[in-house]
Amino acid sequence: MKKKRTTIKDLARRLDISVSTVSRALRDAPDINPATRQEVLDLAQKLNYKRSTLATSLVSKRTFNIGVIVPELSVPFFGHVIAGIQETLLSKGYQMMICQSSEKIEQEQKSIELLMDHHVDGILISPTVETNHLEHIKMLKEEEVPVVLFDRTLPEANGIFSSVTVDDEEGAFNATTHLIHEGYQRIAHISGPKHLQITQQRLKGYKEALRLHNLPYVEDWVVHGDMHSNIGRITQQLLALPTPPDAIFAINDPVAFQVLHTLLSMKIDVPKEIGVVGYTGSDMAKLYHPTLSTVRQPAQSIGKEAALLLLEEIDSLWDRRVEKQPFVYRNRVLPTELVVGQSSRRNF
Amino acid sequence: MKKKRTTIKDLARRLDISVSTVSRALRDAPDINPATRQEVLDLAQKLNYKRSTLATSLVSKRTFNIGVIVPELSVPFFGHVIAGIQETLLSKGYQMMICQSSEKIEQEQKSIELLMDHHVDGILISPTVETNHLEHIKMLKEEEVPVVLFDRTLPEANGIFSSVTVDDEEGAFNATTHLIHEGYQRIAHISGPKHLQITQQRLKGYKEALRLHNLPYVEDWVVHGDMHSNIGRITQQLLALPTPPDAIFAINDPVAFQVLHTLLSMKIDVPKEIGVVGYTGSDMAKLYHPTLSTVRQPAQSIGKEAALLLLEEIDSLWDRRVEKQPFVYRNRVLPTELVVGQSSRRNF
DNA sequence: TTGTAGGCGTTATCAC
DNA sequence: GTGATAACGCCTACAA
Repeated sequence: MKKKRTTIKDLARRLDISVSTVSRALRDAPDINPATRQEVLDLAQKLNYKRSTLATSLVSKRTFNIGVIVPELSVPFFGHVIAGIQETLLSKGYQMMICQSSEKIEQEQKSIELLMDHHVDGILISPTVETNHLEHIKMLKEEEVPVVLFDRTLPEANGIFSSVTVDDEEGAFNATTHLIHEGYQRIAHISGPKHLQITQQRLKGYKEALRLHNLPYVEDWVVHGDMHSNIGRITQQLLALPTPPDAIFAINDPVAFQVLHTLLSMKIDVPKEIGVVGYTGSDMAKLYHPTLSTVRQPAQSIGKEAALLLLEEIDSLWDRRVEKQPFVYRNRVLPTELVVGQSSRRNF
Repeated sequence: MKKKRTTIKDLARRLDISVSTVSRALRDAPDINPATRQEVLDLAQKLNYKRSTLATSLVSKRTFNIGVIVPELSVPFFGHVIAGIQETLLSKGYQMMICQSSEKIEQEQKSIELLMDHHVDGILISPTVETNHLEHIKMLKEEEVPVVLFDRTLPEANGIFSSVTVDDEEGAFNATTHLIHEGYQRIAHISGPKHLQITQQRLKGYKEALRLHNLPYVEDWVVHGDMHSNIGRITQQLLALPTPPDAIFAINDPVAFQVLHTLLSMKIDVPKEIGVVGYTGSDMAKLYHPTLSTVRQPAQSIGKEAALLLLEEIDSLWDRRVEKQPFVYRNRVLPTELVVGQSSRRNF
């Protein structure tokens, strides 16, 4: 029922030449008379011809669509990443289909199938907090669909999937060291799900900083949360400890904001009584009062790099048809930047 | 180069029946023997057959893809809206392609063309702050591509496009009235781009509240911004006025947070000295300190409703082929809810 | 109920 | 250089 667009057939008829010639002209094939080529192009322009991506895809098997799966669409960080992805993809002639897993592995699973049904040429995934295995993602490999993980990943993904992350350990190390330098002695860490690599790495950086400064690692001061709920309660529990911490390093900014809110509501002075550092580098960090110290992740760049890796992998998949050499997976690790705000400066 | 999936031909061959029979079985057409139908279904299941959406779309002219264009992906509000859209679309078998216009009309334009190239069945748009006309969007009408505007719209869209918005005027009225009831007398309004309907409606509600309470409308207290930059400066200018306001009603939460940040940095007591109310109902509102009073917009519902309207329009477009009755555009206006936080309660 | 034939819009492989 | 012709995977009359 759609108004039908002009097709190469139309062009062929009007120019009284064959469709194959038109087709050649339209994708400037080598063997074509420049004159006829121009004729075709002109008419195409005039009739507002647009190549049907559908038909092209049907025969070529490529859709130039790539799928993106994020845990939460409403988290600004992912918004920035997606913006980066989008930019890169567009410049290369790709479009993206986005799915939200809502931090549920089941939904992640479904999304993958959905994207497959829509013939995406590749998929970018940031696993959910529930995702403690990669079976459903490995399936994609079997279907020869390139995959790149971003931001979050699992240790077992190593050597199987390309990925783009930040140097989580270093970032955490810097954040913790900063707190120590500011004079905080009892630094707690509100961590994330244990199986996620970012959790492990950040915890590692945190520990390393303590070790290097001869501060004890206190089990009670390290709590694993789900990055979302109950942060208020967790914070209160930390404060209720026999020896409560005098600083809190949160796994990310959303958690940090909840911590701040809880502390300030209890009329605890931040940063005098308790220092706080987050991780993300969200826009709100510099708008909060006090401004939040945070380890800035280059969200946009993460998106760009991930998209680039994926496209390279896709290209290699298509060119490689003859010389079947195995693809080399790459793990791009981007640097972070500690942005010191007021929430961690005792002399504020 | 992709590992080829099984097709209806494969099924037909293995079952030694014709492809049309297989095709019929697969989309449970009426005229088919239940027995053979089952056979086909079983084999399909066994061979992991998946219908090619590409081929189907090519012949049916429907892709079951719908395009979404938002000003900014990294704004949580839009993230929530998109989540709502996604949910509705998925349940109806649709997928979505997202584009970010980055608040630039040119990018909006490009996105539209891009989505068209990808044969989307319809488009959901929230115009940019720059969008002061709808020519490029009207073009879609000519191509018979249904469009629904959400959140933001222009007065001239009336009667041409369906839309889903909130009762902006009422929300603004409530916010302003609330401030008045709390004892604020000199209420400023940081507004948005003049041509946007939300700007006009919220301004209207603000004015109405003042009028109803016999408060004067002071031109100097109403400033038009672009919803993003320079809010700090605007705030300071307001405070520097001969008669500075004692409350600020911001057009949305992002702006309100900038206002809060500016005020608190100047050691101005909120809400004692100056009250603040935002508009959006963002998650951060209840995490800020003081918590931000805000007019809550049901983001998720906006997305759902917009998607529903669009799908209805699409359906009607396809069923209507015979009886060509004009489509009735609808403007769904959702209610808002004033969420009172600490930023506007003098007795806090 | 089932099969045949033609078509959706492009591309690719042949001849000419 | 150009033009038939056969795919791509599926749908839809029209016959049988």
